[in-house]
Amino acid sequence: MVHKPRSEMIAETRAKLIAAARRAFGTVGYAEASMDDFTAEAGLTRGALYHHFGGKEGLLKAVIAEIDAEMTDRLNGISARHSDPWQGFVHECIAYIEMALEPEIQRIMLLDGPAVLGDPFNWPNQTGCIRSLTASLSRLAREGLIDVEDPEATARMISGASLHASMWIANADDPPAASKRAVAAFKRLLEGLRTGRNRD
Amino acid sequence: MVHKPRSEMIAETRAKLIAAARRAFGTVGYAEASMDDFTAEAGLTRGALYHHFGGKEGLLKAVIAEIDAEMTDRLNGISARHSDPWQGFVHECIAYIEMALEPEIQRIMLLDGPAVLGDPFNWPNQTGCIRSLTASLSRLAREGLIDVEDPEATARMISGASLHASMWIANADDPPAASKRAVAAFKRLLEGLRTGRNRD
DNA sequence: GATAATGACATACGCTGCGTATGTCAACTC
DNA sequence: GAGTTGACATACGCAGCGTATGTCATTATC
Repeated sequence: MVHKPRSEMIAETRAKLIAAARRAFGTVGYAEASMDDFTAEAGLTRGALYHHFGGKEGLLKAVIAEIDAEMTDRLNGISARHSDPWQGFVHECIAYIEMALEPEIQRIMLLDGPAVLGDPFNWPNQTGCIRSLTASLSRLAREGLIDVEDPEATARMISGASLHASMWIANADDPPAASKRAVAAFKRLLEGLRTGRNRD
Repeated sequence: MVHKPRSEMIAETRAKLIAAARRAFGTVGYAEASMDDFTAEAGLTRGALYHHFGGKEGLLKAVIAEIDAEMTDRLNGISARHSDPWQGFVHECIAYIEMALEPEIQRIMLLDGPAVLGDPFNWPNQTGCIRSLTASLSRLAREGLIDVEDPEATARMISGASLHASMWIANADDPPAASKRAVAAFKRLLEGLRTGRNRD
């Protein structure tokens, strides 16, 4: 039996580590995840982890990069699916809220990530989601659909509101009900940005 | 030399522990704060900590309760200082942003707190700040100044936006400039909630 | 006012988890 | 095919946490 080339083996090892860590971080949380445990789960040891990622934090960064890439993809897909720019934007925002409801995303991206790595806006990737929002807002402003002077700043506000909405929903006694309320309030907030007073 | 009554000694011990922990949590962060270190700094040992607070988490809760009480006080003071309800509300929100700029508050209340204890909305205290915002919004809605159906949900959005604004400012290359932009964008967001279209 | 009982802490111990230093063995180089 | 690189595993030491235990002063009881 012939072996795969080395580069493939390495990629596989890295992928296995990231997958195992992602599962561990996403369930028990970063602090509680034992490196010995989840590396063993991947059929490896801490040696491999330190070799490839430099430590627990490095691996967290890799996990976050992976998740963020997936999130950005999903967001872009959604806004592309709508021909009406305003509706596309609204649905993009709502999708943002819904994604943040997933336990893995909430735990890793919203709770542990910021606590361990600091402000997400300074991560090289998480910027992906914000960029997506900023681009949408800029476009809407250019087309005169909204009255916003500073799309980037506004994108950050909206992102913050979305994330908090998600936290609320996820931890509510009745998540579906909370979701309805949150989305309604959120839409109201967005409506306030539109030019003119005609709403649909 | 006569001794103080026991109850006073206890209160003093608890206060010393909380103060030391608050300093440690606020600077190096919760995870990096060594219980041995900061209890020693308070002239005590881990024994006292476990006795009074049950563990590191219990002490964090106590620290958070203290900080949250201070924050709520400050917020209430600010909104009370304005006769115009709308202006009072706006300034309350801006104060919220500014408070979240303080490193101690950011580290403990916004980063480590949620990561260790989960969603802040479920903390018995942090609700204080939200309640304050909710009450202000309800009043504005009752007086017909804003067009908001669900003050509580809206308060959560606004709170989220504020917090994120703070994170942005605190980590920006040029914090004063970011602050200007954030406050402007934030005001714009709030303006969108008002009834009618006349702004000042 | 002597004794007992409570409780506020300190001390001591073991365990877990992390980081590093070192070892080993397979894969590429020439 | 001998040497070199590098991908991992193993081994070791240390810090930090939780608990079990000890000690001593304060309060309660008579």
